[in-house]
Amino acid sequence: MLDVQAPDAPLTLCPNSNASSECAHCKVRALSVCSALEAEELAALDKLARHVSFEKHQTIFAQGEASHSVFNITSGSVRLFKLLPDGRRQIVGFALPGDFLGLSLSERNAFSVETLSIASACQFPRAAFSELADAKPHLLRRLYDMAGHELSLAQDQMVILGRRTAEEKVAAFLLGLRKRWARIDGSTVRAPLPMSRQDIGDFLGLTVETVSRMMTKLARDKIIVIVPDGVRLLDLARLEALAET
Amino acid sequence: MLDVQAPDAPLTLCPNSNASSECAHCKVRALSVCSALEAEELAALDKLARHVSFEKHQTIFAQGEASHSVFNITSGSVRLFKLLPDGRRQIVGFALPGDFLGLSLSERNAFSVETLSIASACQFPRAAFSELADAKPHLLRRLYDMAGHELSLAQDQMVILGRRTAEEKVAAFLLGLRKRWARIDGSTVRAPLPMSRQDIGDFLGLTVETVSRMMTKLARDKIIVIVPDGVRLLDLARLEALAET
DNA sequence: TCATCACATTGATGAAGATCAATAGAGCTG
DNA sequence: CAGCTCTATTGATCTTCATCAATGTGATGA
Repeated sequence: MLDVQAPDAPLTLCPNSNASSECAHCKVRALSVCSALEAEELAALDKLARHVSFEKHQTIFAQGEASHSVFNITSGSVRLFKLLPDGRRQIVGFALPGDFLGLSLSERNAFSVETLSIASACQFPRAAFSELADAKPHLLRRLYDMAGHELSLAQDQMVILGRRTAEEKVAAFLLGLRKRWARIDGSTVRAPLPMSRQDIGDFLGLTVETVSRMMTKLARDKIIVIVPDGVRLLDLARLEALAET
Repeated sequence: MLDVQAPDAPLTLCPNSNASSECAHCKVRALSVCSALEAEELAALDKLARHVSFEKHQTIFAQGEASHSVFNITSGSVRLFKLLPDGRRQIVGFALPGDFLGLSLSERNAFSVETLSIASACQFPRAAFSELADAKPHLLRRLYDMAGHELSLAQDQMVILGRRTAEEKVAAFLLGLRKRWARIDGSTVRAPLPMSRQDIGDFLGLTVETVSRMMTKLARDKIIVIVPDGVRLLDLARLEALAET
């Protein structure tokens, strides 16, 4: 089995995180892979966990590297992206608190992960995690369901990338993000945007300039208000009309 | 538990498919969800299976409908697609022999599936299949791994849709398809194209005309040859250079 | 064999969004 | 608070691909 491999220079490392207090007090447990597990399974998972923290814009792991760990984000947010040799970048997702990184347990990372803000995560050795999944069917089932859900989101994103206009892309992005924040902090009209316009562009297959123009247009049309670090969604009905499935 | 719900008007229905001969002789077993299962698990799966056949361009199931069954394609090929209210279409994938439909076991179908040719499949009642997965950890693990693989393919497709030019899209599509055919029939330079140019366009986020122009260009550049019902890949190196990750 | 029909190809034009360029803020640091 | 840097916004122009339109081709069937 592989050793636990710490990602580059985490700010803090809590070797005693296997104390059951960690999981028991975890704010994102209800949202995470750990939800719907029995006490004994949770304890086994807890034993593998190591709590790590990251600075803003730190790399958690890189595309192509051997994959040693899987992670559960506990605070902050991160971008998942793939790079082409010539530098073009496609962001394949953003992970928020409660999100799990490591659904496709391959030998090598299929994408890179970088923090958007300071962030923290539960880290698990990949091999041990995989073995635990085999030993605990509830965990495996949970992982399978999460993978199915992710797959469904990825297919939605394909529609956005392949068949929507720039304005529709931005509208769908804002709605999708708000929906995810709602699960976490219950906010209804606020959508914090921890990522840059460039990040949004690389997620939606647009340039920074086009993202900026579309945001301005939505604001001019009184559908959103641009506020520091995010937007407020003023007119959900019209936003949904733009983004409708 | 839900009844087995046959898709609309399958051409043939073999109620005796639970005879173990079916699975034992299945040509695509090595490629399918059924691979890497123990004899007892395979037998349990076999009991649920029903072999069904479809005509060309028949709907197997439709987006938004309640999902009653999951399928394993045994011959022919199908398109998986999502429709927007105004008729725009995004094909989220093509399934070839051995491919499994039903990785995200949600209540309603997230997309429609139609055959591209005459095709046949193993049909399983969704609820019973889900229960079997819970009872047979090997099956569940297999499903989880397949879901992870699909997720990874979906992320590759996001890069193609979001950050590649028309020519690169077509090159990547042809290479990807050839790779999948190679697993099935071992062909190395032939890539049968059971789908129309329109289908390819709706998969790549292009119009029919652009797909046609790019195919012509690749043929003019002696990278491919267009043959009836498919293409031959003449210059894999240059094709890979266009499609490189 | 020819008519029909669906699909593919090719050409001409147009529009959405990319690119190039300049300016404006916002956050840091000395 | 001035100066610096990084990001966002806005404007002008250009390119790629979409759209509109015509023609070609291969399969089917009378």
